[in-house]
Amino acid sequence: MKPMTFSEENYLKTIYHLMSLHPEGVSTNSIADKMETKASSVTDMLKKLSEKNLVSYKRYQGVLLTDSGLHEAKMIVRKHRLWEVFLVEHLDFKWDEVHDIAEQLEHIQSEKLIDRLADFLGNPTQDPHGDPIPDADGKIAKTEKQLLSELKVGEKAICVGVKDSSSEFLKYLDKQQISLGTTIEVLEKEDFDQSLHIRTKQGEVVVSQKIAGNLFVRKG
Amino acid sequence: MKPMTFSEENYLKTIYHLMSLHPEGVSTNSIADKMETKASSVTDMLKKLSEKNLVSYKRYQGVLLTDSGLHEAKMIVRKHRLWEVFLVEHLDFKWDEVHDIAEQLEHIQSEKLIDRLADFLGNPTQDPHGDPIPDADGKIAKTEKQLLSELKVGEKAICVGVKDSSSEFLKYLDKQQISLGTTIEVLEKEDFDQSLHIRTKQGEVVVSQKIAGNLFVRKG
DNA sequence: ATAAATTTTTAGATTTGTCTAAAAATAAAA
DNA sequence: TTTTATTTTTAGACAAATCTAAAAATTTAT
Ligand SMILES: [Mn+2]
Ligand SMILES: [Mn+2]
Ligand SMILES: [Mn+2]
Ligand SMILES: [Mn+2]
Repeated sequence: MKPMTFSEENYLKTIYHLMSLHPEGVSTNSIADKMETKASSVTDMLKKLSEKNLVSYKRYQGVLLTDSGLHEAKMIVRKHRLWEVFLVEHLDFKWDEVHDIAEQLEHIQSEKLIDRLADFLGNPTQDPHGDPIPDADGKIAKTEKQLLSELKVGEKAICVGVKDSSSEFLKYLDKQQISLGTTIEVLEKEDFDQSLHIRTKQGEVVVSQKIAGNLFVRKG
Repeated sequence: MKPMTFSEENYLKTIYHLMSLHPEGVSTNSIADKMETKASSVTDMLKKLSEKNLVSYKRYQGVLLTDSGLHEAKMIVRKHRLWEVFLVEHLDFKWDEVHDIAEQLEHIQSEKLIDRLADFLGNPTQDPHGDPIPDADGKIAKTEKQLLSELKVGEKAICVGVKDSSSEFLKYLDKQQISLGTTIEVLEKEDFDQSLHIRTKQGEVVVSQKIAGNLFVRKG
């Protein structure tokens, strides 16, 4: 695989993420929305990526990654998440500060670098937000997890990830002293707005349906 | 300072390096040579950098960095050299492998990242090739050093840097078991070709004038 | 000082990635 | 099944960075 431009890499990564929501095909507009660009620009790039056999594209039909496109996308995600681990574990960044820097670092081209970095970090399988890190072959360790909002009253679980990893949400969790590994018990669910009363090591708090719908937990 | 493109940054860095050889003004052609591009492209970029007050440029007159251009250039060099330290000290890269990767990493934009990285590395003042690392204010610790070729017969010195840091030269030094910190004693100088007989911890070797002219030492 | 050689700049073209506006295809509604 | 609305693609323009070829300025040599 010859070197790709930043732009090509960003498109592949975006298509990869959108494919997990729409495995049957990713629409031009959804790509444009996510990348904050115009549909016409997307069409141009899809032709280019198709030419390079990174996506399978037929006009008006939506797009899917080919095997080689999928592998490239995973390698970009791998780099992104490994760098996030590095920033948090070794440079004392907080989990809400690392994404934008990783957006840059994910484009650094060097197999040796990323393999050495992975070794240095102890070959982690999760990033600071609980997202899985593909290995050098693209294999991804699956972990069972569900949304906090899916728990029933009385159930206990451990926080293992976030669905929304925006800085705003992460800072909210910090304020509530909820982080990966935090044990959460569902005490009560309000029928009116689906808000949850939960108990953490820190005490009892109420979280909205929106919060509970963006926090991944594993029953323990 | 608003964000610069990679290209702008590379021009600034090149001008910075060339200014140490030609403090009176850097020629268009010398920039083109070093960057392996065309003089006409250089002229275009000089106009752009001049517009941004990063260089002082008058046509046909050569170019110099302004104060703000100098500072920007030093920050890029700082990033380059800090990343080289990271790669060698923490990811087990050899000193001949780090330059190309640092060429990419030097463009990552984040003050916080580079300050944290410097702290993580223990705020080093030298990179793996013995080159000085500017601090966050652009200050550079001067160290007295001279070329091995300038030593007289009988003098002893410590290897403290390389003038040429090409992979080829660095690998040659590895083969001769010469690295930063190696003590060198000049045993004899051939009048015919200026080659030197030197003694290192490893024994006695002969090095050409070209080698001796690319190795910095400090008399100890 | 004039001519020749070199350096530098301009003029115009190219590539990449983007945009707007309009046309074409598809999907939804009546 | 037409009509209407939405999505997607095309056509054409633009900015950034590059290139080639030619013109202009400077330097060197005669
Ligand atoms: Mn991220
Ligand atoms: Mn992440
Ligand atoms: Mn270097
Ligand atoms: Mn170096």
